[in-house]
Amino acid sequence: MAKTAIDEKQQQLARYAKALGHPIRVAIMNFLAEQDTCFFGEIHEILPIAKATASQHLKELKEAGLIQGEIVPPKVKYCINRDSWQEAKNLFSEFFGKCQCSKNGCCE
Amino acid sequence: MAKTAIDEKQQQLARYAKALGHPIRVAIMNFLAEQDTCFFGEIHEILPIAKATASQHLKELKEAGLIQGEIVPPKVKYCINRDSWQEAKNLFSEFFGKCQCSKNGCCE
DNA sequence: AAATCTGTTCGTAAAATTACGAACAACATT
DNA sequence: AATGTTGTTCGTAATTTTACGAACAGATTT
Repeated sequence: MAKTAIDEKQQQLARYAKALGHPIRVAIMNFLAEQDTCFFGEIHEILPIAKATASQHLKELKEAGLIQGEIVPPKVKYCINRDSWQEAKNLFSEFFGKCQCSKNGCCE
Repeated sequence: MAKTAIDEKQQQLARYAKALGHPIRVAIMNFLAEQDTCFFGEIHEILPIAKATASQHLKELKEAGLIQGEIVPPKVKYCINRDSWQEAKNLFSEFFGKCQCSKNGCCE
């Protein structure tokens, strides 16, 4: 009954996954990924939700580390956080590399 | 003010991400990925949570499509769902391929 | 048939998530 | 100084998530 502690990698992967676990936030990330400029207003413009809600979603993405905000008065510029993006990319890549289903008798 | 509808791909990515948005569920997927046999009992054994909670997490992973369960009386055998796993892998891969941060003036 | 093993479902409670309008703060313009 | 623009924060409400023990159901063993 050796209860495996959840390790830091799993925690971090879950944190990123949770941040991406809402369609609006995925849409935001997709939008940021293909933009050079990325002010709040432009982001809000493409989203079918209220300003306050958009701000809230951006806050969560920021807290997960996936994006960062910069104040450029009187606007706010958002962008993808390179380092975290890379880390998330690596974590997910490793994660999905773990199951070679074809050689796994369990998946059939 | 063209409100971009959230498309099906974003929805599906978010669905998978949400399912992976909890450390316990990441641990379950990791465990399943490296096992040939995968009965409920073995899964529960490695998790620091109650039986009922483990069952609940498995149910969510199943509803997201990431795993499937098979009754092998008197046990229940769980395994990764190959097709969904591959779909998720592809969706995340495409997603993380979207930002070439180095060429993006926004991320600096 | 009674007891056992296996895992799900039920009922419940606490906490977190999602969404909105209104109020607010910071800065620029008039 | 008054006004306008931009985006966050506040307060609130409805829903969902997470977790647990207890009760249950299916199958096997005694």
